[in-house]
Amino acid sequence: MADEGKHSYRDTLNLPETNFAMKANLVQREPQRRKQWAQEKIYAQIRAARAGAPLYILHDGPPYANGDIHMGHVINKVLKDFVVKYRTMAGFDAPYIPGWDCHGLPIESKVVTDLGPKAREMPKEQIRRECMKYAGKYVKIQARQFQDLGVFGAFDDPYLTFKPAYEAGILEVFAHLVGKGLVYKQLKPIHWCVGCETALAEAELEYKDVASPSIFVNFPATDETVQRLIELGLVPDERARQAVVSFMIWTTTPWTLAANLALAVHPYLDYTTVRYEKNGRTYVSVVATDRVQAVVQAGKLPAGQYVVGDKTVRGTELEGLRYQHPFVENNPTDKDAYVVILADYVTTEDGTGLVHTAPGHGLEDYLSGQKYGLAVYSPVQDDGTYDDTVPTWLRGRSVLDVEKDVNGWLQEHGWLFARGQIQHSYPHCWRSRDPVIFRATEQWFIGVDKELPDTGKTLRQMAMENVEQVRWIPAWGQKRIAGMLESRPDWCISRQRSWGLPIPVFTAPDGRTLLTKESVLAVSKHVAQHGSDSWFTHSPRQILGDGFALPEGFNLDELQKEENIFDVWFESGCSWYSVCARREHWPVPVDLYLEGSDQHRGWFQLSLLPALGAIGSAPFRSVLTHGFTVDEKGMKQSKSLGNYVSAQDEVTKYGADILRLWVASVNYQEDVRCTDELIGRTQDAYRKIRNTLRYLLSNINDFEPQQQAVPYEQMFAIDQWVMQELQKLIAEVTEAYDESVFHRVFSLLYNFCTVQMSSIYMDVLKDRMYCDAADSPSRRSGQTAMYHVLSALVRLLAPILVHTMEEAWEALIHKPEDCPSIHLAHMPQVNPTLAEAGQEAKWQKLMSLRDEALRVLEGLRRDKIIASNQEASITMQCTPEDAAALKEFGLSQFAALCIVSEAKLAEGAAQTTVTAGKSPHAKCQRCWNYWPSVGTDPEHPDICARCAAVVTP
RNA sequence: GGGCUCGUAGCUCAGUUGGUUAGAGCGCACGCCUGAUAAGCGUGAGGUCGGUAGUCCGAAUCUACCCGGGCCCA
Repeated sequence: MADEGKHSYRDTLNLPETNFAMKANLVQREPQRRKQWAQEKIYAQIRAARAGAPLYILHDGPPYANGDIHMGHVINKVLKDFVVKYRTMAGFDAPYIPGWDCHGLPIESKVVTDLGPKAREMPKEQIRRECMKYAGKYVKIQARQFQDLGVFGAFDDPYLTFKPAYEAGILEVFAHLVGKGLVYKQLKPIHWCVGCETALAEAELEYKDVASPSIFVNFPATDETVQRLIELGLVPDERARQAVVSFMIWTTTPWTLAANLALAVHPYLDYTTVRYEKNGRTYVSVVATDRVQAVVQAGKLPAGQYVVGDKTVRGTELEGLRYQHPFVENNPTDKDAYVVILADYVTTEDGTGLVHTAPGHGLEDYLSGQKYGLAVYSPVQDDGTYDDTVPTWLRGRSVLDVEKDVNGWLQEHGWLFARGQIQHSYPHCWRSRDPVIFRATEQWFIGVDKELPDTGKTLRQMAMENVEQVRWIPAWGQKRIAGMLESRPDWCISRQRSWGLPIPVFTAPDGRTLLTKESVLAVSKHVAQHGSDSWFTHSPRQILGDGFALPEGFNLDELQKEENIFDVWFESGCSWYSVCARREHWPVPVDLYLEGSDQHRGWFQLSLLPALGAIGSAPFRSVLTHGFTVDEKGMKQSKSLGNYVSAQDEVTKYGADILRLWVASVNYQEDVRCTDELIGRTQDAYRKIRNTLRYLLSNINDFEPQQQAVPYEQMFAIDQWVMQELQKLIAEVTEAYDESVFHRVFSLLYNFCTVQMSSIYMDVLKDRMYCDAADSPSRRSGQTAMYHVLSALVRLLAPILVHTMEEAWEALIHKPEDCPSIHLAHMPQVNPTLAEAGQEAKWQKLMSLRDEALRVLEGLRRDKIIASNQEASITMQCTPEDAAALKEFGLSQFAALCIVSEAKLAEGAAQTTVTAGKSPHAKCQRCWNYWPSVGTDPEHPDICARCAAVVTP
């Protein structure tokens, strides 16, 4: 049969062979590989192998130990693993200690909710035990899920913020801050449930639409202020004498009026007056010009019964003016009060354009109060009743049911302009369902504007300076964090919860607090041994120790322990100390922090401040941030929106290497579009890369580099070209890795596989590889190049395709380095002598001539003159310049480059063109070339001379 | 509402200091090969650069405004 003849030479060819399978089967094979790594203790091996090498520290930011990981975690952990694995292969000792944020409200809330009503009777220690169990459970789950992504690290000994050693570290940092006088106690308004008599966090609030009172109240101006208003032209002189001149405010919480200390106006809004008669009196009230109509409507003033002033002034003109409180006779605080202040949160959306300000009962009010040096006045007790500093008719009454009394009093005395109701969303306690109030309580703060004794600068100043020394990737991170540092208030570090590290404050019976560097260090020592639970189970004497030298006037046995815990941000903000400095003795600042861009406000800033306070330096040299996952339209992802991608599903569907390759392919600095389809498409790239490696592996199967490598000078020109392309690739990929531009790493490597390798080199090489004698110099030349390419590609890809490259490393018979795992190997280096210049233009010319030839051949194929290019003979009608290039390269080499059987040259054309036709020669049945030499060997009439020589023993 | 930030072919990315017909790979369409075969090769069609108005001899690249996203605040 004819077919038999066609295939009779197949056995004489050097066809590719490898046990590196074409089908990856990642989902099945990856877990086996991980198991093997675990058994071989790969992370420990790497540590041992790099011991003594220069350190590169990427310090892990702790995710919250709650729930399964999501795609955001995948991006974060995989990027970190790229860095760590690359630095390791670049020769650094790059340990990775994963950590978890274990304390905090979300866990406590979940645990308390799961426990149900019995939680209320449980002692704190017991709730804390449950919380620890819960956190521990999710640490295990997430650790498993992170490792399933191929991440290496000290997962058998991670850092957990509830471990005694970690907690002790936090307290040591805190001790430094206390010692430098940065820590202080002050009243601050927080959400408070009067039913539960407890502080609530934002997450414990439920917002419900309710009807609230809405009242407009006049605050009478002082005589001096009236004078000033006359001078400003707001109030005509003659009117002032016979009218009540006042500032009109609007509020939905009449009970807070008792704590009013100021009125806020917007600096750039216009203010004017409304004059009207009510109950036989004439009023002139200052309101924002844009609110006049709304005010008139609220007061139901008939047209013609009121007069709007013709003069307006800016809010800045009103700053510092004074008024009398409508029902509090004397300023109950020891600071200034009853003054007009400026605030840019004043709007014209509702109210009068003047905002009633009670620093003890609102967050904005509080911040304004701080700015103007007002007291944080909160005359409300734990149970929601007024204390004795308010007028007698309010004392002891609950703030939740004084609305009628307040309104009535204001009405009676002529200060109530209008009253109504308003529907709005108001916070309620998640447990009691009661409306929540804002109430000032004592909290602990770290002052950012207090001068440090050692530097003479404030934390804010130091932060602003240090931020310029840090390398931010991308660079705008600096602007972002600087903006936040510029305007941030003092850091409130206390929380009224159970699941956290107690703030080590003792109080004496007379109310004085004991908080010194020494006392904190003593507690730290105790916590290091017994854990923070002991704060609840041990006495102050046991905690501080019998020998503790108390300051004057304190008695060990009379001390009480405060029951505030630290803001969890303070805990994680000390990880640079607890983990890097204290546990590992690494030099701080460390090399890199790498997190999502939300951490500019969070972990980066809140690590920077404690570090500056404690050691006077930032904890990091560089900070890299990534964006967030969004859906295909660029919108944020959430389970409720239904555009959520489950990380678990993706891993089990495609395998970790696909996810990792996907992470490498996108620009993480921006938002990352993430859909199952997008991740699925990465499989195409993976297959191309895998097949490229497989082809290279299968063609050097019989190659022994030590004995059979061909020196560069003796290599075929196209093989030299590949060697040069490889040097470029190594240089560019290395640079991209160094700069952490992983999507460039990806595109460089992927394009190299696709273009240089698959579409050009490996195709061109087939004739030589398959048909030349196995041990011929021509074949060995190609194998030498392929070997170098392969050994470089495998290592360059290893930080990304961690499983697949380990598999390829295994399949590589002669490794460039004798190590059992590719993750112990070193990155390929550029060979400077090969990276010679001057070849680029030559190859660009040759490749463009090749492109032209291929286009012409495509025409022949379309006309059914040829099928494969090997059937063709091309003629290059060349310009003298192109002809010279071709002659220098060699026409037979050019034919090989185009994979045609013959290339001829015709010189002297004005413009280079290509003509082609079917080869006139016979087809060699072995190499399929149409060469003149076919049939010249009588022993083998159906093959060419080259093939005849090869098959002849 | 504020701070920071993003918007180039269906997708993922390039596009130095503004300068000839805006590039690559993938995908897609069409075709070839069957000695990388649940592979491989070739050819080709796709963007006027989120929009508008400016500056300039000339703008994806500079300015202003607008639209639509994201993160963090309010």
